[in-house]
Amino acid sequence: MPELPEAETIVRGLRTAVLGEVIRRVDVLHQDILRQPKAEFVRGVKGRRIDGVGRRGKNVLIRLDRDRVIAVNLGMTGRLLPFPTLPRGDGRPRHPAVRFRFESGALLIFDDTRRFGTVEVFTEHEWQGRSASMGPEPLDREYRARDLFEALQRSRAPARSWLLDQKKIAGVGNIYANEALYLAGVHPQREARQVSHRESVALHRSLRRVLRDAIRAGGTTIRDYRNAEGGRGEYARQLHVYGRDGEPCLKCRSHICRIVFANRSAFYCPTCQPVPTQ
DNA sequence: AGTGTATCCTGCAGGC
DNA sequence: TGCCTGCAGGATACAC
Repeated sequence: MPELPEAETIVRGLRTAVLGEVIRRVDVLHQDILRQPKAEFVRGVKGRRIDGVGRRGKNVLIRLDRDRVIAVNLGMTGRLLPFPTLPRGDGRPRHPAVRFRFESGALLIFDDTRRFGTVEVFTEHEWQGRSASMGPEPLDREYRARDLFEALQRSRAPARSWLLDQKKIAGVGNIYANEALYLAGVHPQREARQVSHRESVALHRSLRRVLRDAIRAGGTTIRDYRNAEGGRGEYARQLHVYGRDGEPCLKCRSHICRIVFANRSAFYCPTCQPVPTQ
């Protein structure tokens, strides 16, 4: 579910809601969400103040005082929802996994239907180590088309698999990988190292454009994604290929195709994104 | 070393 | 109505 634009939208909404809050107590309702023993997690966060909210790839980072950072990976259905008081009745999250309760009485709830998400506390140093194993941020000013081209050259993976690999590039998921490939005219199964320099420039441009436009639209809600206010993202209306199999290509009216590889659906236009030449 | 596949989990839509 | 199958925005342990 949430990719870079969704995580970014959540971060922006969360910042105002939780900055300065002090964590008084933590309820772990689903321990499988944690990537460390519950006691260790609780010890790492309890009593600390939230000093910042940021993002790395698809991860939401909640920075605490005294050298701790909570990294939240939202998985497919994860939500981070702040509440002024413990929610009751209809507005209550249906699959709360971790509840942070603040000194002020307010709360932050990590809710995750499928529980593919993770919540983990690190020291800043530990987090830097984790972050270093991830690829560059595609929206960074310093991230150039040449970087993308050179990295693509080193891989035989299909272009879409390459884009989904967080170690290669951070924050790109299935929706935006397919969208960017379409706009660049690159077939999702093209071998990464076969992507030309010219195509790399187009892909670099389309990736950044798609991610930026999606942030501007508040992300893409297909079904589950909600921002920190519980609202939907509006980028679904701007999708060119994702989820549009059988519908006409917006450029050439060919039927959009859907194929499955690496256990994920890929969408492309057979005319605008020519099939890889064996 | 680098890639593809199966798997974790719940819910929903569509076919019969 | 109910049962079944397939599908879903992610990440990763494993086999090759």
